[in-house]
Amino acid sequence: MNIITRFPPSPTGYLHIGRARTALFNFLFARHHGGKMVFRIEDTDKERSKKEYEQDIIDSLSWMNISHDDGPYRQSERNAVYKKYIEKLIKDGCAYVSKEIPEAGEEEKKRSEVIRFRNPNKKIEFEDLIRGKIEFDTTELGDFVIARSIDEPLYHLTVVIDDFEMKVTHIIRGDDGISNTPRQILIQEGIGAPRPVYAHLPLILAKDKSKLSGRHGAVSVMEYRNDGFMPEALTNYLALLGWNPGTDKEIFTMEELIKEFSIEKIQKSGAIFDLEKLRWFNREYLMKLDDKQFTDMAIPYLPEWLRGTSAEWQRMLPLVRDKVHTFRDVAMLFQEKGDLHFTAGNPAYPSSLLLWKKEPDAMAAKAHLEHVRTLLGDLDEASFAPETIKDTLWAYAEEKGRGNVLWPLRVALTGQEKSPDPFISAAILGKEETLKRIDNAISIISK
RNA sequence: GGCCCUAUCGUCUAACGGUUAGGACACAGGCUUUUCAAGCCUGGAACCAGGGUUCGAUUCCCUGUAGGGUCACCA
Repeated sequence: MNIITRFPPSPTGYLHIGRARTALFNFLFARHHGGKMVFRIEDTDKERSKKEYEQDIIDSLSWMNISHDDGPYRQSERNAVYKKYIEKLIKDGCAYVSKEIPEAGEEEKKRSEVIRFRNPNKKIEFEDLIRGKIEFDTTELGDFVIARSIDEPLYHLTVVIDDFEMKVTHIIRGDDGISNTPRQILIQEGIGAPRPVYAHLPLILAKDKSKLSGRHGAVSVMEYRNDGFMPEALTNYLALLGWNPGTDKEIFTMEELIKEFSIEKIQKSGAIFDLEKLRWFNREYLMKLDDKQFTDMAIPYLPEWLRGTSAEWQRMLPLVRDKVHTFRDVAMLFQEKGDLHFTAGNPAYPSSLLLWKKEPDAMAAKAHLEHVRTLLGDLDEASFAPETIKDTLWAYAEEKGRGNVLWPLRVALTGQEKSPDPFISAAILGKEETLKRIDNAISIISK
């Protein structure tokens, strides 16, 4: 059997991670079985659909490397198709034009005439790949509306027609679609379409266990991109939310996911989205980058005001890689309390900070700084790198006590309680600035 | 409220009747160390409750409880 799945977003909002995961699962399932995924934009609601959202959805999927094999189709361009089916449904007696009697207090928007499906009022039973047998009594649905008019079809109708015409074999969608299923099966039977296989995914939940939505903070894929996450990390994390390979392996490339994916391993219950774990995944992927890749990818996240020359960053950023989980974290390093804030300008700090807590001797600290200054002054500009600087100072630091020498130096250079080590800090500042700051510290401590 | 779905550490999960209930994130402690991270090591932490079925239930069944989803002329 040739498997065809589909991803049918409606462009009424930015693509959020829940829908992105649904797209991912449809994609993985199709690819795993050598099938295809249809991409269809459900924009029958002209009021709420926007081109901007449509573009966001396309860009988000492309960023995550989730591709389709058919489409994109736009329902707004397929009215002739739907019209044909509506006419046939009416002719066959499965649907009818209904005169609506406006009830007191009802919305004014409502039409006086709509098209309703003639509900056979029977029990529907279907087999869900994830949940097993599910039963509904459709009587409670009544004769539901399938179109506002012959030219204005509604969701349930268009979905069923399109899935049929696009030969969709497997419908993998969110849990919240379960209650739509009986209605859609009824329409399928009305138009004589075969029943596809259903698989309802557990929802992605917010911390409070409710359905994840905009009010829970960052939910759109693009927000995660803007926050400095790598698409591989997001994809990997999302794949493991509600699915597992049955082994302890957690890091997967897209190829590996396609190879390992199976619907039987999908979880039944909802999963809470955990930003901390996503950050952990992102760090794992960050570590796989080489220095140049890391820097090139991080630079766009730096605020305009602190972007220096590319060469400067190529030199600096690799030195602080192990301090971050995301590219946004890199930018954070330069802010007020960040580890690299000292690069912004001459730091101000109380002279007492220069003293090492285990041996707070001002005279000794001054002497150490003076000696370090001499040693570093002898280094030439070109060899002012962390390793060389360390080699130059290490013997002296060992002799006098590492904390006694290195703590004052680090504070002299950064003025911060937390920062990279003094060798890295000196290398970042460069020889001239390093000596300047040491001189400054010596004068402060002398007062 | 009706209908539907779900239930293992705080979180994501493994277990397909017999295990000291495993792993990961997070957390705690330790090591390393000039600070902060990172890294390494160690540790605490779970089968929703009650009935069955069975020699034996986390696992199968029922009930309860809890949580969630859905009830449009939106998708």
